[in-house]
Amino acid sequence: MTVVEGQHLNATPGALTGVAIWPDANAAVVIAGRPALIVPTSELKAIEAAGVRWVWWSKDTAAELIQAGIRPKRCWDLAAVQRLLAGLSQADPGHVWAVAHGLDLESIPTLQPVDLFTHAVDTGDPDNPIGPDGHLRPEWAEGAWADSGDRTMRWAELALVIQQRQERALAAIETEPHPGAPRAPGRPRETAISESAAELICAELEHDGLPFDRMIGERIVAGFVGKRPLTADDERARLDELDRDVLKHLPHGVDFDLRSPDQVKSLLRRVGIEVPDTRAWRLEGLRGTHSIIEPLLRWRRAERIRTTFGYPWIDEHVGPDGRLRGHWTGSDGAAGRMTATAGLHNMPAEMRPAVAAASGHVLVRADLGQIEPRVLAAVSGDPDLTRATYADDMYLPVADRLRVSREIAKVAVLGAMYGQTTGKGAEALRGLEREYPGAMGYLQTADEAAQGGHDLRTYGGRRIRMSGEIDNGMSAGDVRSRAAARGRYGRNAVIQGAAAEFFKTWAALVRARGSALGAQIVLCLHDELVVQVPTAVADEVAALLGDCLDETAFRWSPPNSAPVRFVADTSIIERWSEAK
DNA sequence: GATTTCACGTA
DNA sequence: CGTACGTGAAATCC
Repeated sequence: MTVVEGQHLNATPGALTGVAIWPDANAAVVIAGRPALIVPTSELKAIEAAGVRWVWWSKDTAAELIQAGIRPKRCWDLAAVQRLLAGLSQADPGHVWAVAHGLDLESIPTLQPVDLFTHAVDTGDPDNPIGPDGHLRPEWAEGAWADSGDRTMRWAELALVIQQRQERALAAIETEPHPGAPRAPGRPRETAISESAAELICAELEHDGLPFDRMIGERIVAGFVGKRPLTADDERARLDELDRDVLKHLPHGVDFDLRSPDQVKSLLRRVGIEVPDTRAWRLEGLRGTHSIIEPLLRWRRAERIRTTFGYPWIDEHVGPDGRLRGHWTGSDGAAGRMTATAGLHNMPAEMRPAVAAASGHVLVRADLGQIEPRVLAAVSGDPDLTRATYADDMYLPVADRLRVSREIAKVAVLGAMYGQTTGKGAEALRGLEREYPGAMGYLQTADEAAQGGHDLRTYGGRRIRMSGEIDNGMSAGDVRSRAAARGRYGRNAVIQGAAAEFFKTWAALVRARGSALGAQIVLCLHDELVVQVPTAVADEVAALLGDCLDETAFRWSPPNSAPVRFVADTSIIERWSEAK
């Protein structure tokens, strides 16, 4: 193996460049159309500076580049593009290879431990990454490519092979039949690139974390559950105290475990309240009927903080550098939203004061306004709904047109996107169908396709698999309700999914344009972006967020049709709680 | 010990 | 009979 050092690779901007990083400070690099090379990771900086588009198997490589001090500008993430194209949750190398080559996913080989009853079968040359069945060898898929420089180079070359196949598959979906939508997906290659960029953002979010003021965080927790207990006895005493604040509203000697929903139900029955469940929204309605309701609700809130967002949570997820870290995925679940662990996506509003910019910095945050109905206008191309997006509050023109109140119009539009068929919105729904046939037709088509078990594609090109479970052994009623549920799922997935893709395109632009200003994306929350920036450039970054939004909207609008207007509410703040 | 149910936070 | 997600504790299953 020859390590090439200090050589001018003459990479050109945008050149597709396969990369696999070897865990010894060397990396395999292959610029499309040239022989593969082993270079020291230090050399990767020069290649990055040339502006190549890195092609890698997964965001693990992004993490390694970040570790090496490189913040890649352009990338192609095979796993992310695979999820987009195929709509599968599995995007490990074995699946990526099989999908790219049209192989049966059921026959993907896995590493089998050799025991007394099985013998290792000789399947040919282990240095060939591809087995006789055409699949990637499982040991290669599991990381055996890192065993030698030659293998690592081969691994980087394979990444480029798959990238070419993904490229062709993306081009093909623009012309494939698309029963789930009256319109073909728009610009799937651009979506592939922004989905890849989202993986990069995830790798950075994992590395950089969310700035979190531990002192403030602990003070907030203390406000709910008291000071940090120092001993187990201490903690037990404190728990009893919290419980007593509720139980003292009961007759003497009566004891229930407040942590058990069943026992809470019994407790309520004891004081003459009969409920089917003890969920907070139901208890809200019983406020004032008995003195125990109020303290019980307060107890629930404190218990939530104590168990999920308490001292152990802070200890586990906030580093010594004052950053809250979790694992991020760029596209997960049904519709391809970003997900995060460590409670980053469901932190109670009360905790938000603890999310605070580092000194010398501020947070610039922006959330997209009425993103889903605006996305509906864009993906359906409905000209009248598009016109409504020119209003800051697009429910107002819709209400005018339907001759109903704003509230009714809003419920009807949301109901149409989520599949609600009852309630106040139901009547206005007929008005929507009359006045916005393009948008409602789009949703209806998705609903019907999903009910029929046909896969859908979002406007960005993401495949939404509906050919999953089959309703065998169900009663006729169950079959109907399952079909209706599938319909709602499909309706929602084409909107939520497209909104997620739109968001990621926006975020990717903000990352690209903001890096020169020292802007760092620290949180992505479905329709909200939080960026930490040096105080001096706050206004500039705030304006940038708006510019990037306009550009995303422009890129999304089909040729020869009016662009949909997207709006964001932007603020420059010290801590997250100051928003709005 | 693993899986399901309930509950609840966010969008 | 609105959707999605992650988390934690109790209840239940095996």
